[in-house]
Parts: sequence; structure tokens; C-alpha cells
Amino acid sequence: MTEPTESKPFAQSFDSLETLAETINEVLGCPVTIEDAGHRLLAYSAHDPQTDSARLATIVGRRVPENVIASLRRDGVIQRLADSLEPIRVPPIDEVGFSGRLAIAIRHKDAVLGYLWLLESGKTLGGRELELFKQAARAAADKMVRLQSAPRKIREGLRDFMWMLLHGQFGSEAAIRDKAEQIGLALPAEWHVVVVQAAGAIDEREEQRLLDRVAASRSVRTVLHAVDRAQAILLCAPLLAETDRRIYAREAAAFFRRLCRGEEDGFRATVGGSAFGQQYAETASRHREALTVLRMKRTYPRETETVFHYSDLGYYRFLPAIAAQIGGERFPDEALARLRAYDREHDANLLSTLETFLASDSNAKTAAEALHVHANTLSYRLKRIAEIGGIDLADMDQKVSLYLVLKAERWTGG
Amino acid sequence: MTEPTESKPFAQSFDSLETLAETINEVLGCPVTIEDAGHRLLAYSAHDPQTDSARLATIVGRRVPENVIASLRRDGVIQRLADSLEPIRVPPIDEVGFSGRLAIAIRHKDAVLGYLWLLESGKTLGGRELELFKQAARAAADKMVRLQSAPRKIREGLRDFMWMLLHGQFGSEAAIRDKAEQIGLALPAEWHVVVVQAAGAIDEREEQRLLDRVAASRSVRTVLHAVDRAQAILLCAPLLAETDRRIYAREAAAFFRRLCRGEEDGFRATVGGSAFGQQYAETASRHREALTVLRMKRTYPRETETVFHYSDLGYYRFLPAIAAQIGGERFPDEALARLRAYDREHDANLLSTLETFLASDSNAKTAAEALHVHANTLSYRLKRIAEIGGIDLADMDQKVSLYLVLKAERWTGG
DNA sequence: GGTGACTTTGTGCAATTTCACAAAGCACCC
DNA sequence: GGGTGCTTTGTGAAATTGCACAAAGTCACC
Repeated sequence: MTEPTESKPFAQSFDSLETLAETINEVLGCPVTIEDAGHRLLAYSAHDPQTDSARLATIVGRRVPENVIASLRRDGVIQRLADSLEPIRVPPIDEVGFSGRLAIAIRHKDAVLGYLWLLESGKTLGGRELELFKQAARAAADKMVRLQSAPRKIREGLRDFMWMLLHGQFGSEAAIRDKAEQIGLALPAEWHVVVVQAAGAIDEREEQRLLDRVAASRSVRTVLHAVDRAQAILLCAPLLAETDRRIYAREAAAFFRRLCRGEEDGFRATVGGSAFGQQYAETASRHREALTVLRMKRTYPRETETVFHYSDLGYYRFLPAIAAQIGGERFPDEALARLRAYDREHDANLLSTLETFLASDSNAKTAAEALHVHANTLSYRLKRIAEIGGIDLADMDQKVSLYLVLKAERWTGG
Repeated sequence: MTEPTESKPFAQSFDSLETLAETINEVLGCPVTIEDAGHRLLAYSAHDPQTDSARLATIVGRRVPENVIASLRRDGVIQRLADSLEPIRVPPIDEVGFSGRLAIAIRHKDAVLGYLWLLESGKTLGGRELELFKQAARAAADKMVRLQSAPRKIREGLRDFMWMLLHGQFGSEAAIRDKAEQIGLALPAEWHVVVVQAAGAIDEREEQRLLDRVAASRSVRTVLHAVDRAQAILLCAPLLAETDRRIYAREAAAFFRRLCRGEEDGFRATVGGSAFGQQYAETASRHREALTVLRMKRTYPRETETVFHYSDLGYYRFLPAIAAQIGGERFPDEALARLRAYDREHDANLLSTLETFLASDSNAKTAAEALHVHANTLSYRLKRIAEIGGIDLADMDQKVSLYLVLKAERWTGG
């Protein structure tokens, strides 16, 4: 009494790879994992009573751990899977917490699209079940091909949409909302632009890896994205719409900071985020903000170390305008000019002393340490600075004026 | 053997009042002074061996000293001069160093245009000489009438020129130089624009009084001037071209500050000066700078008390740009927003405390005094400010950011 | 090679600032 | 009317800072 659905459970079309994974799990009674060719997790059956640590790590990291892949490769498992059309029984590898699997390559026209793994918990599957397993792999291949081709068009539509937003090519906010609805994109109420600056040009694979990493953050969602040479431009929003903006901001900053430091899979980059926006018509402005953050981080690396969002920049965000204004002025700052002249003529360093002193919040001790000089040396220099520059170092207005000009000069590239 | 020129030495036309003064001196052998109706010095004979202190003071100050005028008026001398067509012998007034004169009013159609003074050094003039003196007064009247009408046209030309400069109506610097040459105006190499803001509209008489006061400064020269309702716009330069710019800047600032305080003849005004310029094509920019100084003085009266030149403004000159940028931003400063909310809800004054503290150069003692609170009160409030606002009050960058936003808010008019 | 101006470092005292703690005032709520 | 939390003021000890002075090093100039 084997009904057709019983005998051919994988002849149907599946909603998603997750549904397929669950179906396999139901039919064969084992935990299932579906990976792509790069061992990235595509889907897995949930609610499995037993799961070894390798599988757990794969699910948590959304990728098979590096050491597991290395072991499998060393043992020739990956090679055999690539060569064979049949399921292969992979023995346990205890060192990496891998308890043995039944595995098969997911193929389409000779190409390996991915892998289907089955954790035979206790039992051993027989001939008919192996046949079902092969059918499942074929179903996975079908689904993956369809997923790949359908989203490609959607993805291109999204990319175009992103570029249009970035170039401000929509007449109005309403036009943007219409277009989004048309391509079936739900626009979050609040979002920000994040620009990831890599060392070299970003290709599609690297872009995908970046997106995967962001997805793995479990807090940041990439709504739209585009790549411009070495920069990936992401329009991000909280994964959960109900997340408080401040909490999300902190999480996002923390995540991208980890990403920059290369803590996420060795990827090294510089990241700048815009302020938060509600109006999508302002995407170009937000993009510019993110780029400004990046440039700030290049110009003032030490000072902006902890900065991620544009709004974290504080007064630094005024420096471009200030530098522009100073550029248009004919008169140099008298005090700084005198100090500079003195430095030049006497090979001194009053200017850098002043800057460090100001940056140290006028704390003589801290500044002396930062300069690696004796406190009295600093005190002496400050006296000279006050004399030569005609500066009152106990006057906030004078200090702010000097500080801003010094900072702005660095922005200009003096 | 009296030749015509000997018998009628004042029948000729004189180049200037100075030439006339020298001629009178030659003919009558006495020091001569020519004044206008307001007792301003118009011309005097130079190289006089003896001169009393009243005359000396008149020449130096280019005006008869106030106390001398007062004495003469009290003694009825001015009145008698106004009434009489004949020369009057004025007795000495020792208290004011006035050693006695022969004097006559310079008249034209019943109006007194000025006065001609002769210091009879030792001798006493006889009938024929008195007649010559009367003729000299008539010659002076002729010259003054002609001088008055001729300069009126020139003056109008200068005024037009000034307005054209202020409105940037010249195509090039060369065009400006050409025009200046054409109207016979020597343009100083370095100059600045000064705007004097009076309480009410400035009429011609007040303008003239202002110009006289500037002339009396003995350091500032008004090259060009114009009036726009309550504002007099002066294009000023050092009286002596060789004066060092810095010294001149100090003198000009000191003079205009005195003027503002009403120390010069009770005239009360606000004054703003531009930075120094060399290019006359930039007059409009310089004018804008002077106006900016004026507005700054209105917005930040305490902070800009000692400011006169635009370049004295320090970072204040960046505030318009900063305020504009903040105005375009959607995100408020989080820390300040929280402090403001706390102030509102608890009727506290953390924000003003913060501002005073920052303005006091983070000096707790000074700030406490400025706020009229106990030092510990301030210390407590600062702790709360740090907590509530999430501010590190020992971080220069944070402090500058807060300070600038607070200042910019005042510029915007918050 | 000496001289003098400028700079750096070291030392120690006096003054000031900072901070913890206590007490008291005040508004608000139950 | 009393409790509670926030705020202000007062006190004194501890820590820090400011400053004068001395000594020594550096460099240019004669």
C-alpha cells in the first residue's frame, strides 16, 4: 500500500530548500544538511534529537567549519563525492567532532552545485532508502537551479534599484515605494547605508561571502547592496523590525567592527556607516555620509577608531566644511603661523606639542606621556607656545579655534 | 610802488585753502588758521615760529579743542563773530592756552562758512592790514564755496564707486583700478571694510561726524564710504601706508572699540571689521565678513566682546556653516537631547551647566563661580551630565563636539 | 674652544583640586 | 505626615598640579 506520495516523495516541487530538508528528514528519519559547493549552509532539518558538534558548528556559523572541511578534503571525501554519482558513506572523524554521514553530491549537468548530508543516527539505511536519498539529491539540484535562475533576475532588479537610489534617480519618495512594491521588496522603516572598503576590487564571490557574513551576524539585515570596485555598498536594517534603533546601532557597530578587524573569517576591510534614514529619497546623502566616515577613518585613524556611524563622528563631520571655508580665506591663523615659523627656524615641535596637549584635553600629565617627554618639558613648551603664539591656553574659545584649524589642516592634507 | 599783486594779494584764485593760508601768512606776517563752521581745521600756515598751545592742539587734533570752543562761546566771541562783518580782536584766555587772536567770520550769503584766525605775534595790525585780512576772508569764502560744490560731485562719484564695489559690479580687478584712477582715487594696497551699526538711520550729518571721528583717530583713514540705513560702511586703510599691518590692526581695533563705547563724543554703535584684503574685487566678501562680525556680536555678545576684525572671530566664523550643516541633518545630538529631556522633565539645568563648564575651559572652580553654585554642586551636576548624556568630560573631541553644537544652536536661534 | 641662548630633566614645596562622605533641603507620592 | 529620591552645601583628607629653582645637555656663533 505504498501511495504515490509515499513511493515518490521527491517528485513534487518544493517551496524552499528548507522544506526539502524537512521532507528528507521525515522520509528517512535522519538529520539532514544541504550545503552549496563552497560548503555554505543552505538548509537543514530542524528539531533533530541528536546532532554532532560538527553539524552544530555548521548551523551556528552557517558554514562547515574550516577544520572539518580540511579533514574531509585530506581524507579524499570531497574528491570521492565529486567523482561519484552514488551516495558515499563517510566514516567518523573524532578529532573534529564529525560522527559519520551518508553524503551525496548535488549535481546539474556535470557540475557539483552542493552536497546533501545525512546523519544516520544509530541506524543504517538500506537500498530503497539510498535510492530515495539519490532522488532527494536530484530534487535539491532542481530546486537550486531554479533558485539560482529566478533570483538572478530578481537580484539584478534589486541591484538596479539600489543604483537608482544611490544616484537619486527617483522623482519622489512615493515613486521609490511604488518601485519597491513592484519588485516585491519590503522597505524597512529605518535603515542606514554601510560602505565596506576592501583592499582590492570586490568580485561576485567576495560580495556573496560578505553578504553571508552580514547575514550570519544575526542582527544586521542587508536590504539592498551594490558593488563599486573595492567598495561594497550595503543598505542595512535591523534583522527584527521591532529592535530599538539604539540597540541595533550598537550591535551593527560591534559586528562591523569585528568584520574590520578580520575576526570574521579573516576578511580585512574598513567600514563606514551613515546616519539612520527613513526617507529613501535621501539614499545618496546617506551614501555620502558613509563615504565621509571612511575618509575620516583614513585621515584621522587614531581619533576615529571607535567610530562607525556618521553620527558618531561628532565635530569631525564639520571638518570638510570648515576646511573649505579656511581654504577660501586669505588670512592664515596668526598664532599657528608664528608657531610654525618658530618650529621651522628652530627645528622645534611646538605645533605638535600644542596639538597633543589639546587632544589630551589640556591634561599636562597625559600629554607629556603621549609625547614621551618630562612633564616639566611640556610645561616649558606650553609657556613658549603661549608666548610665541600669543595664546591663552586657559581659554576654551581660543583652544577650540586652534584645535579646529589644526584638524582641518589635516583634512586638507597640509 | 605797490604792485597790483601787492595791493590786491587775495584777488587771485587759490589752489587750495593751504595756499591761501600761506599767502595770508606771507602778507601779514602772522600764523593763520582757517576753520569751518564746526571748528574743524581746514588749513593753517606752517613754519610759524610762535604758536600758542590752543593752536597747536587744534592742528594736532584737526579741530579746535572742546575747552577752547567752550571758553570762546562762554565769552560771546563766537556770537560776536557771527554778528559782525568786521574783524574782531579776541583777548587771551590763559586757562586754555589761548593767547589772543584777530578773527573774522568767513561768510557767503549771510551764512557763516567758517572762521579765519590770525595770531598777532607781538605786533598789532593796522587799518590797511585789517582791510587785507577782510579780503583774505572773502577769498577764503570763495574758495570754500568752490570746494564745496566741486567735491560734491567727486563725493557722489566715490559713493557710486563704493556701491559698485560692494555689489561686485566690476568685471575684474583691473577694471576697478582703471575706474579708481579715472576718478583720481589712490587705492591703498591693504584695506578692510568696517561696518558701523548705529541705533537708527544715519543721515548725512551723522555720517560726516562719523567720518570726522575716524579722521581724528590719527591712524585710520577712510578711503571710501557708504551708508545703508543704520549702517555706515567704511573701506578703511592705515593712515600711513608704511604702517605694519598688525600694528594698524591693533590701533584700528582700539579706536573703533572706543567709538563703540561712546568714548568718542558720545556716539554709540556696534562695529564690525572684515579681514584685510588686497583685491578690491573681493570687497563684497569683506563686507559680508564685517556684517558677520556684527551678527556674531549680537548673538554672542559676551564671547565676542573683544572681537573687532573678522579674523579675531576664531572658530565662531565657522558657526554659520556648522549650523547650516546641522540644520540639514535629521539626527539630533543624542547626548544633548537626553540632557535637554532631563532638564525639561526635572526642571533642571544640566545643559546650561555643561555649556558654562565648557566655556570656563573645564575649570570647575571658575564654572561654579560663574554659575553661582557651590563647587560640589557643580561636581555633582557634572557627574549627572556624564551619566545621563553618556559623556566623557575628559575627552576633548566629545567636548568640542558638544560645544560646537551648543554654540551653533544659538546661532540658529534655538 | 668658549659663550650664550634655548631646551630638557630633576627635585621639592606650596597651592589647588578632587573626591568621598555627611547632612540638610526640597519636591513628590502614597 | 512620612518616606523616597534628587539636589545642594559643607568638611576634610588625599592626590594632583603648578611652579620655582638647579643642573645639565644642545646648538649656533664668534
